Amino acid sequence: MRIAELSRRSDVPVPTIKYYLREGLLPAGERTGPNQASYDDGHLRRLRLIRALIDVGGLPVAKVRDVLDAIDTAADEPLHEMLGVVAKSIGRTTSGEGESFAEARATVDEMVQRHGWHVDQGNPHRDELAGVLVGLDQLGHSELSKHFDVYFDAAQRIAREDLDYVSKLGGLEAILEGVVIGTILGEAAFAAIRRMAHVDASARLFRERGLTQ
Amino acid sequence: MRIAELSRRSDVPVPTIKYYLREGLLPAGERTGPNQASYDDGHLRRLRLIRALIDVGGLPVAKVRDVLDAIDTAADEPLHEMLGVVAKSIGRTTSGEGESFAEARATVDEMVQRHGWHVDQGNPHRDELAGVLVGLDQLGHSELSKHFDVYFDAAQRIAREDLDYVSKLGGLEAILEGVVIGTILGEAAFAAIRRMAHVDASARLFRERGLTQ
DNA sequence: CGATAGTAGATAGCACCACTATCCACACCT
DNA sequence: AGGTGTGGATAGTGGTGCTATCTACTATCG
Repeated sequence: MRIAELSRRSDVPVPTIKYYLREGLLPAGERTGPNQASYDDGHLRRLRLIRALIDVGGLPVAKVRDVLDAIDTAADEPLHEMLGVVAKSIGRTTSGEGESFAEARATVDEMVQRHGWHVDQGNPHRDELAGVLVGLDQLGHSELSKHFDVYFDAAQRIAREDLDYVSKLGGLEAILEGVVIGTILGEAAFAAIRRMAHVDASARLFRERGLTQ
Repeated sequence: MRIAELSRRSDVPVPTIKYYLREGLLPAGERTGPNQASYDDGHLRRLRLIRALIDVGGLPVAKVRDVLDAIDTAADEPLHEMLGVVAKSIGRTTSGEGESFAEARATVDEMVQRHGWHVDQGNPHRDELAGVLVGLDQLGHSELSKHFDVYFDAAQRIAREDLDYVSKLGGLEAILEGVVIGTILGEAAFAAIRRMAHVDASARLFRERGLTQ
């Protein structure tokens, strides 16, 4: 198909598709002439993934490129490392520094250790969590992190469920794509669900308690 | 204290503080002269909250203002509605339209119903979740949403834990602030933890499975 | 065949966001 | 008295995510 059809089927304007091509989010079409190229269903699929990551996941364009690059390069890695490669590409680079950060980072390491998780030291999510801990500390809410064991257990249950789904997909490429979708869209979904749970829980708590202060 | 000290103690540049004042994120200091004002610990606290929401939570400035406004106005509401007001202010306005969205929205309503949650129809998180469902559907991963019951259960457990923490804080203002912090920073924390859980789970799954495929 | 529409590729422009810089008249401090 | 700081106003900056325009060419249709 040509670019106009790709645009119509993906509901992405032609100039935007060209922009994604320039930015390396979308691979070039197969050249059929000096100023002609044709695109296939792979392009359409990739384009829909891009839009989902941007619109639903809220990822910036540069991060989307990183994630897609990770999908494409991870296929050469051994299977048990592929997902790590993709997972790492998703994390946002929290620039941690200072004494309080190092302390928070140690707390994170201890938490991971305690739950017996296999997460390598260079994993960016450790630093990300440490960043949150620093923030909580500065707000005088470091106590909240004591409740994180519940978060770990919940996350573990969810992760098993996600992996269960993903591992049933056929083919490497599909699994990798599934991991990205499960991670990013799953995160957006869980965030919305969690906020609803907050509303429900507070309604429950304060209704039975009455309107006492 | 004066603005220089506020800047030093919060580690936010003076021009940025002035910007937040202009944007209504931070209330004006108490005037002591035509071009003099003094700020107190409340301002410092508020400023730290602003930075945490922006840096850790990744919220845009406009959303931070909404959330802070919600904290300030919710204090006049009955307790069981306050948290709803705050919770609503956090959601991002997903502009849902079209047939597929309506269908997704109905699925969401059914899920909420099934779990017996009290979440009012106008709650923006319903639409947000519906938006994710639409995205999943377009990517051919609508099956993933069948696993969301696990998400609901996990979210419920986490919400109970969060509310347990928050309800022990003294004073209305502190509770409202705690809800915001718990929601936003808690979300960032959980996202990091969940991603680590993914890495751990995939390492586990594919290691025991071996390098098949 | 020619008119019209579409195409790849390049360059420039635009709106928004989150600051950042500069300037002013005045105030504080020593 | 004078150097630094202040509130308030206005303008500028760098980054992001497109969007518009242009050129030289190609496809398609009557």
